[in-house]
Amino acid sequence: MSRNAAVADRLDEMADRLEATDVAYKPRAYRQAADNIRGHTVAVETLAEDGVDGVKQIDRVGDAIAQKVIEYLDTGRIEELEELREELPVDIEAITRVAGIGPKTAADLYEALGIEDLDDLEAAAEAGEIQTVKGFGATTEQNILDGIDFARESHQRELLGDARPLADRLLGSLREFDVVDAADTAGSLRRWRPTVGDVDLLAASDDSETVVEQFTDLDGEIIEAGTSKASLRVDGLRVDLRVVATEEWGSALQYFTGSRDHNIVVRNRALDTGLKVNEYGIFDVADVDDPDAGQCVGSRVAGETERSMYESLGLDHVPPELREDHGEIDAAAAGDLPTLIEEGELRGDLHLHTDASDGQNSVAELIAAAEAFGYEYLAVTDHATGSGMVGGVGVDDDDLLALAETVRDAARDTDLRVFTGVEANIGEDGSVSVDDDVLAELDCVVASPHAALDGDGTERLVAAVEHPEVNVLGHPTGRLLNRRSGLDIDMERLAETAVANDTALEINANPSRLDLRGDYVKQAVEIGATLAIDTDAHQPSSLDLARFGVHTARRGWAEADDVLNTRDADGVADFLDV
DNA sequence: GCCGTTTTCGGCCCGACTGTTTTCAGTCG
Repeated sequence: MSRNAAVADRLDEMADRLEATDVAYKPRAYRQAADNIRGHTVAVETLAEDGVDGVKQIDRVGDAIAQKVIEYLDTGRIEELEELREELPVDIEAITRVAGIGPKTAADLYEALGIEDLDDLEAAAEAGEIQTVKGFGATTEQNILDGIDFARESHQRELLGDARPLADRLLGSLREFDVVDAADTAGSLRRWRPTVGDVDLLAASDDSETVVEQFTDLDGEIIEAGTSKASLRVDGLRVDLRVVATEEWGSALQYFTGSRDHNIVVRNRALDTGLKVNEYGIFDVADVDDPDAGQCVGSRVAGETERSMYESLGLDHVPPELREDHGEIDAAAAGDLPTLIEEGELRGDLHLHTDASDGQNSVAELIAAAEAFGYEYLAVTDHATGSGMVGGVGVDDDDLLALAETVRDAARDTDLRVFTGVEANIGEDGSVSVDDDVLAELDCVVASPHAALDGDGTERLVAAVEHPEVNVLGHPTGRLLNRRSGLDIDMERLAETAVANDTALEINANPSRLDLRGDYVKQAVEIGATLAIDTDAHQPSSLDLARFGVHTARRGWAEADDVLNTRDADGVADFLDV
């Protein structure tokens, strides 16, 4: 298992502890390094094989942090972190999860009351001791009591699949307010990151106070509410709303969508041409003595629409999913941005389950659901037996052939093209868990890893991709968001093998997976691999989840032509060689 | 601690909100 996340957690803790002891600038450096390590597609332990210089390939990682990374990989500890822990023996990660408590407050509470963890904190608040500390009052004490249960429960980012439906519901309400001119998501939610820290919403209105008032009446518990922003807790998620003037809608949307790194590149590009970018617009400050004199100095050249923001900087409009500082600005300047695949361009689904294995519906019901969803074709790919299948879920070889017959029968009653198929298991040695003679009888063979999902999986997946009967590599890394990181893979090699063998690489749209992830998709697209966006649905309502796969593909710069199931049924049949 | 097509030293985003201040620090995004 890649240790990137573990390393990043240690560095984030370093940042908190340095901040608690009032060290300047270093905390930010550690946090940026941690973010980049967490998101890096290559395992740190692989980079560390080349020593400090290998680890330094990660952006914002220099000599000092690279050495600490190697120290951690070698010894399981970082000496400087251990010293900081001794200096402040506080579970700082837990305590700072309480809303309003940061590293410095945690340090203050330790100094004054010896508070080391959430239990200490709760006991002190209940005993009324917090408000006796200088700088703290009864309100803060109550806020701690109100926030402590939430802090105990939530220590992970939320799945996009949970946050997006909530956002859609709240957006629907916001847009019905008379005083609201426009409303949208912002932040990582709008970029369709697989997990989000909170739900960011933005509204345009010339009466922000009324919007905040009406919004805080909608639902949930108020965390804070001012004249232009409010925070709620709804269904266990934090929701942040900002309200901006209508003429600043585009600039605010651009600013609050981020990512931070993207915005830094945008801002620097603007500075080069005498423009200043902020959440209020783009301003020509070439003839201004002090561009930092205020928020809106100089003459305003853009801000009402997001498109105007990019265009006034000589850039094509950059879709939110691309705004990660992964080369999108250069591409936008050169007119080379991809025409991303859109929701609605999928014409079928090639990875679906019925009650023959662990799905909930019959073949006929699944076909009817796909037809109602507007699809032109589908593949019935129930689980085969084999490693990773527990409780008798999988279908054995003889029954697979019988199931295929059932599927062919059902297909006669529909206009949809229905492909027979299977989801076979990839063994630890790369073998496929169904007999070749049986696979040869089936139209669409998805092969997926279901067991032994840690360590380097490249050889194993390459072997499966090279199998002549395999058409689609299902959820390639086997990751489950917030639960397991899945297989490490050499994406370049895997994608090259997929191209050579006419095997599609799946983007599994299930919000718990989103596998392949966006940056792997980008590598696969650059190499020319064919993708398949599948829901892996086990019930008809899950067909709706396809949009999460589409946006993950967009995060990987994929165009419709890169995706197998944007083709018509004949095109897919050609690819499947049936 | 990191970084550099104006710098290997001298910068590092910044505004809203809160709670506690009698003018501001800490947190958050």
